[in-house]
Amino acid sequence: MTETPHVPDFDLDGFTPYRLAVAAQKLSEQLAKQYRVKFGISIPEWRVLVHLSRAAGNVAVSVRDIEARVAMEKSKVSRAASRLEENGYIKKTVNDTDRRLVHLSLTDKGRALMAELLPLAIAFQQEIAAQLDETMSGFEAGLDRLLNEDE
Amino acid sequence: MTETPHVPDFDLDGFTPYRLAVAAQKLSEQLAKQYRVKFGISIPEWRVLVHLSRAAGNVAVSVRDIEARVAMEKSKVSRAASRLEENGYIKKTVNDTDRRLVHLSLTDKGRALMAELLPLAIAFQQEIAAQLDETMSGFEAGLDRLLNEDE
DNA sequence: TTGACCTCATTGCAAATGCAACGAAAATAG
DNA sequence: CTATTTTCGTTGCATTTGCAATGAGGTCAA
Repeated sequence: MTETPHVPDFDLDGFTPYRLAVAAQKLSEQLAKQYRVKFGISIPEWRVLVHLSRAAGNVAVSVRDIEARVAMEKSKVSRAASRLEENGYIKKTVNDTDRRLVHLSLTDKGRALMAELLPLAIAFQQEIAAQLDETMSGFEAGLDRLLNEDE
Repeated sequence: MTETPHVPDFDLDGFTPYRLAVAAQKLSEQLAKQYRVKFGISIPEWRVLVHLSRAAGNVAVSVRDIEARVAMEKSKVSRAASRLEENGYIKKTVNDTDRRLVHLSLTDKGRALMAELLPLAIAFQQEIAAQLDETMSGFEAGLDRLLNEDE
């Protein structure tokens, strides 16, 4: 006897994409806030930095590499890299063997920044692990499924 | 013997906030694409619609209610609602007892839209459930933890 | 070697976003 | 009853975003 005739019942709170989006936003904001206020770094910048720091072993890292690895549009990567370069955290050099590629690498200042940032991230990860507690492994297993399933 | 002295090891792929963000983006885009191309509806608009459709039992729903329930800024809600009104999916009426409040409700056209949209969402949820399979309950349990933990 | 395609990164532009400020209305204090 | 404070929704503005277009460089075939 409601006035919604053909509309199926649907509960947003039980809708996995929605739950996931809200949880992701919550965690991202919590962490992003920390490095935004302390270092003026945005999320795209953070992702670029982390990837560069990971690749410090020194595989050449191009914008395209990061785009693929880090799930961000190339224009986003490009702009983040430009801001980071302006602030002296990374430098861009043209790859000699293929001059279309821009090789990105951390400067000393960038490495110093990461030495401060990464412990924050590690601590945050531990908080999350504590929060998830015994649900952690199941949660991560599900996440793996969602991330690896192609398409 | 690497050239990164004080920088801790850190693997972005093992970082839960990152994994969560990527998974959320992936799922959201998959679904959003469907109703964007078919109906020209954006994610914020979708969320408003779903909430209105849920509340169809007819609790008065204001912008503020949706802001709180749906994890979106009020300006985002407000603009989504305006677009929906322009397109005839919802109507806004001033609440008589408190004239600051704007009461949002689905029009017939809006209900007809939801009758088409919701089955898509339900089917998508089933796909996800199939993908998660036996990891589903563990995954959702973890998600609950992350969503409910206050601050 | 030349010309037709492809790839990489940047940029222009329109749209979306976050935040602060605003005006209107209600609640509260005095 | 007036004055202050709070709440609600919208809007202005600067920034960010996504997408398409661009230009520069590379590849490949004829």
